[in-house]
Amino acid sequence: MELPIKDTPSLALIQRGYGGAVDVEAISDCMQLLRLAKVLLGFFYARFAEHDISPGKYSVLMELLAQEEDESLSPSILAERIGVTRPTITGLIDGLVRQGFVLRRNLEQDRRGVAISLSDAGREFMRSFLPGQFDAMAGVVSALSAGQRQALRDALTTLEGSLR
Amino acid sequence: MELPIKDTPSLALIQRGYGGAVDVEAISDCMQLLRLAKVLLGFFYARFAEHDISPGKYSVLMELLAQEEDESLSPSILAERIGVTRPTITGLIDGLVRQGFVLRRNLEQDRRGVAISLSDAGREFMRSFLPGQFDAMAGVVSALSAGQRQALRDALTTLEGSLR
DNA sequence: CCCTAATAGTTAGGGCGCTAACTATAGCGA
DNA sequence: TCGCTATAGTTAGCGCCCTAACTATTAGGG
Repeated sequence: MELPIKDTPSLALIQRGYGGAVDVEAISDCMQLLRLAKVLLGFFYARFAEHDISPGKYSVLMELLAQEEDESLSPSILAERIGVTRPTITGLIDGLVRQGFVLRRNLEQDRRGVAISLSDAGREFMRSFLPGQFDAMAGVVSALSAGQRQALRDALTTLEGSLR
Repeated sequence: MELPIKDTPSLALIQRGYGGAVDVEAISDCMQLLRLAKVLLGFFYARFAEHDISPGKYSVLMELLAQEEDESLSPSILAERIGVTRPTITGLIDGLVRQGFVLRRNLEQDRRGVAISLSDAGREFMRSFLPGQFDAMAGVVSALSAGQRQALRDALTTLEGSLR
């Protein structure tokens, strides 16, 4: 999964009269946010691709790993926790089963459902993948000073509130 | 196009020993950035979907609108400017032609190529769509103070530099 | 002039997201 | 006990991203 990250020529079009009177500086700030959003997601998507997983598969593996070892989750619960639809979760599980990372078992007490759990191979994959992933996550903000990080937290909290 | 925006249980897994010794606060900061990235992109993707376009189609329309009215662009140039591959641009143009927003003409001087330009309907669509789009973009940062915006600019510049 | 390499764009197929519709099963009320 | 509603998961098809491979055309060198 890749995200096109180039800027659109918004500022040039504003200068040519599209959009009426707008706060050009605010638009610039928004473009910088959008660009950072795409770069950041792209950075992690590229890491996932190197390990032959996708963002969706990563989320499934994380949710399953967070369970106790002998527990499973249903596709419906997984879909809800990850924020995708049930057809999508079926496809992600299909792929993870093919990769050998996940087991799909029929439920005895309710033949409509299936139980999804991590396989040993899946658990092992996550055990080896996660240290580098968490290092990469920690590394994202490591170039910022402590003051910048606090300022970023405050700003992002406000932004999230107004975008929801 | 939608992005699953739920958090993964990274902090819970770190507490259970996956990932070794990591800076938990840095990971939290990164998760907040990732969440904001998905919320922000999702916000604009939802706006595009309301107008029956996709992020990729929007980028195509923007690049074509930025041309002089009697100029066209080739699919290769469009793909390069937007940051997608040529098969992808073919599909986006197909869709925009179907929607009547774009014209695809054969080149007389080089029969390998085609010339892509905005149709009158496409120009009209953008003329009506862009004011709201620029307002929405300006609105994203409107809840921040001037100091917060400057701090955000500084932090995002540093982050972009370290992620590239 | 011919042949090879390069270019432009498309097609095929896959993965991942969706909606709509389907099949199979469970639950509940009359 | 039966019929209807609800639930679980899957399938079909579409759009958008990709890679690989293809067709058609152009350019250039021998």
